Amino acid sequence: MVRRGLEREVTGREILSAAVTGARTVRRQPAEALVARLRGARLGAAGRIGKFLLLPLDDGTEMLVIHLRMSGQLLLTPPSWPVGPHTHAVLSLSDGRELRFVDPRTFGELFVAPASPGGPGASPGRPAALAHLGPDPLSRQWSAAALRRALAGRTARLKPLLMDQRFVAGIGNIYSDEALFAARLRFDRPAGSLSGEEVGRLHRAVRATLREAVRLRGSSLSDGQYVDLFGEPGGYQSRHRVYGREGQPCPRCGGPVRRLSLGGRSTFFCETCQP
DNA sequence: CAGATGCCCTGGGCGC
DNA sequence: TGCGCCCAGGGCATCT
Repeated sequence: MVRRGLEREVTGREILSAAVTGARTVRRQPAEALVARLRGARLGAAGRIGKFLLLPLDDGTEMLVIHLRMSGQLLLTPPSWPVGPHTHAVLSLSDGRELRFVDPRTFGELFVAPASPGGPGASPGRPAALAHLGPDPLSRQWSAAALRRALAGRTARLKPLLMDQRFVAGIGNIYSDEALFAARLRFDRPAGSLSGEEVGRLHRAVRATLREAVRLRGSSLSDGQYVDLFGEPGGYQSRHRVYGREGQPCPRCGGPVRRLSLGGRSTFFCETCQP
């Protein structure tokens, strides 16, 4: 969603100037170093690894890495638009527009990292800072067979494992609950206890859930934090079957959707349909 | 190692 | 209306 917008809108643009005003927005390097590196750089086609956005700079040996975390937004605006509150970074582009990083909770960050040259164990292009991230669940390498091998013998519960970015990259609280509902699996099943048939259901459910969410441009909750480059909300929230629906009828059996706290995060599920 | 907890922050919603 | 709580698409450090 955001990556697609970036690829469509900013590929090939030059950064005429960059400004960072947020004190916490650039924390892996001096903000001045990032600003200096971005000035004059030409942007390549946007990539994504898990929840990290990657914007290649110039020849691609370095990239601007962006993580929006909980409340970050990237907005593409005319420079004349009023700069909203919590705007922590602004890139002025050669097409006359501005790419603005807005983040009320300041959990998000930007940094510039060298792309790894590739080689054994490292996919080319992936910055070393992101080496810990697991496979993308929509990639070919994340097959049902690979998932079965990865789950075998694990005692961890399904939901925390799905949300572990080292295990598989890109699944957060909403989509783990939705995928587990679609797979008819309880969030606290020990990962290694799944039958082959159940692994197949989980694999299909994760991929179908993420594909549909991307197709509908993501989930915007009532706080309106997630929006696309032009400030438009996503449409997947209306398709949530359990997330944020405590007490409402389960779309499969009609029983009440349950909510509990797991590791400090809300978990939504149906006791009947997710045994 | 798995798991729980706390923390980084601001803002919106709700109950009183 | 105002205040205090609880909650929020994430990730990391630190404990047990």
